[in-house]
Amino acid sequence: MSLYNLNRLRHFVEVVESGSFTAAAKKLGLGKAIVSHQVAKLEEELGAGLLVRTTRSVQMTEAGQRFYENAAEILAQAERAVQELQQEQEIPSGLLTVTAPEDYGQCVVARALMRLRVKYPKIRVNAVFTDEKLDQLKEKIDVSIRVGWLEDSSAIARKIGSFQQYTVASPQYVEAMGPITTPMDLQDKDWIYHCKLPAGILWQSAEGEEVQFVLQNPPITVWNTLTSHACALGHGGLCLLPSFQIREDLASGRLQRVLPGWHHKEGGIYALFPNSRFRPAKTKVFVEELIKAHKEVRDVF
Amino acid sequence: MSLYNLNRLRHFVEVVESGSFTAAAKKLGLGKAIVSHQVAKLEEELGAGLLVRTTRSVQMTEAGQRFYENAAEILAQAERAVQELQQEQEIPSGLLTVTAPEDYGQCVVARALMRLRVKYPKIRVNAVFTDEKLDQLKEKIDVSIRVGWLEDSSAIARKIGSFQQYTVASPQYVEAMGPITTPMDLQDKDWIYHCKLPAGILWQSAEGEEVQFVLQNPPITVWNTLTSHACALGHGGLCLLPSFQIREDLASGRLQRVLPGWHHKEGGIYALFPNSRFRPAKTKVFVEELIKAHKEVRDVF
DNA sequence: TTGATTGTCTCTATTTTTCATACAGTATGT
DNA sequence: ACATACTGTATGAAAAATAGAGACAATCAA
Repeated sequence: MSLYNLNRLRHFVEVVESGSFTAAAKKLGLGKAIVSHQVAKLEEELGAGLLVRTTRSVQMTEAGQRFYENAAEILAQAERAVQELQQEQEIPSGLLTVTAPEDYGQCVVARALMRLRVKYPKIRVNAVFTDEKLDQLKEKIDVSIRVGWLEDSSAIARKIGSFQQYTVASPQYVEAMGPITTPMDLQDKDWIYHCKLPAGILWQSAEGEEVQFVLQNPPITVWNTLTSHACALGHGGLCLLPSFQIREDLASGRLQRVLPGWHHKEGGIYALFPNSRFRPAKTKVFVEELIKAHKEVRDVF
Repeated sequence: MSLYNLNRLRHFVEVVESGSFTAAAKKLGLGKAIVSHQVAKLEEELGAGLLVRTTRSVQMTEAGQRFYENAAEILAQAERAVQELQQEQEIPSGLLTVTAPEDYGQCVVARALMRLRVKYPKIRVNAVFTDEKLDQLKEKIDVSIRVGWLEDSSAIARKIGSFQQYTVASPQYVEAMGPITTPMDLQDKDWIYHCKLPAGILWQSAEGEEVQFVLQNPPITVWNTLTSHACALGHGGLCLLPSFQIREDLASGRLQRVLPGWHHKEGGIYALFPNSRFRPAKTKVFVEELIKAHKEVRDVF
């Protein structure tokens, strides 16, 4: 097909509407030579005369008349298409699909999403809180939240924040254990073990001391942190849980930290995006909201 | 506005429909590098990601999905506009406005136009037979027929054919005149003078002899050849008339040539077109038809 | 692992677009 | 009739966009 340059169309339409090449050129901010040349080229492409020029005036041919209407319509439609797109770019809207691990999803992401809905009602939310790893493309996921430590991934990541891990237990269980002074005292206690995490537990004191031991035959094995949490609340024993998950339990006293002088490895929260050159507005505003929500639950104790 | 290249749109749409850059490039007959580059440029222009690429597959973003529909529509419309135009270019149609002098119009052009209508029913005809000179642009005249000798004009001319001028009179008048042997014998006869033509009459013999005289106080002055014709038929006197006008009269004997051994200056029939780079089909076929019609009336005697 | 396929990148050649200037024809006002 | 102002066009150089060939990294299937 011959027609491919919308600017030519624009020039032609402008000439028709202005009634003169010079006026059109002025309006378009171009030299009149260009407009003349472009319209001539358009005619050549189309193999038909559109305008009849004399040195003093411009008139449309019959073909030009008919083509003008089409041309104007095409331009209008093109403009509409672009505007529609850019409006979407500015006003966050559309379906936002977010995945996150179950625990972090429930504790933080859900709140961020609900606030987002209040701010931007045109965003529809699809929250997939699961510990499974989904196909970002197939499920059309806009943002994947990863908690912990990133493996390599082709996707682009943005750090949302960090979290601490705390060794906690219910007050009852702590009392039953009796006094504890060093991590090694905990080695043979009742650990609630999250099987997807490494069995080795690393302790770091404020002074830089390091102690590590590996859980041998933990009496309770669970498959996700929500279960760990439930077991700990049920006085099942010791449990390593992320700070964001136990914020309220620590505040209310339903759980308490064991050996608060010792810390575990800090983890990160990351947002992963599909590998696209541009990030839609809905994604941007969600990430901002998530960062805000995360700050509220960070490092409670 | 940013969007201006329809080829980009075409590439994008093709990628979406093929589901792959490589397939799209193949279909478009281009290198995949170009397609990739063009689509990237389109995204840049729009400030929005349209496609999410991985090394193995291409997926549309939400924005891309929506834009795709608009893009496809725009392309379809552009194609339609071009086709419509080019079809018009091939199948003669539309309003054909023709001007011609009254006499030639009635004698030749009308016939050509009527034949044209039979051949190409989609042509509508606007026949303006008048001796006035009209504004070609203002009246949207596609073809102006000029009879005689061209003055300068910015319009483009095409010669349709030529015609002779004959000095004629009715048989009665010729008989009344008595025997005539040389042009000078006619100088003081009753001339029917067409005031828009020069008063000087030039005679050329077959042997190359030239005689010229100027009409002094012609007894009958008329303003157009149709009147001349009528006066001649009414035995008013001698009259210089174009061949196409008196073809039938000569055949039927109602008029007859005077001094057929002497000739007058040959005239031409010209078609003038508006100064347009391209000539619509309707114009082309009309000119052909007119040439054919003219041949039939040319140089009867 | 290899081999095939994907999309992208780089470099170069070609085409297109733009600009500034000069030009020719025509209407207008004196 | 004349100059003036205005029209659209032609020309040639500079800038930009487009096209093509080959190499590259990433992925999937065997």
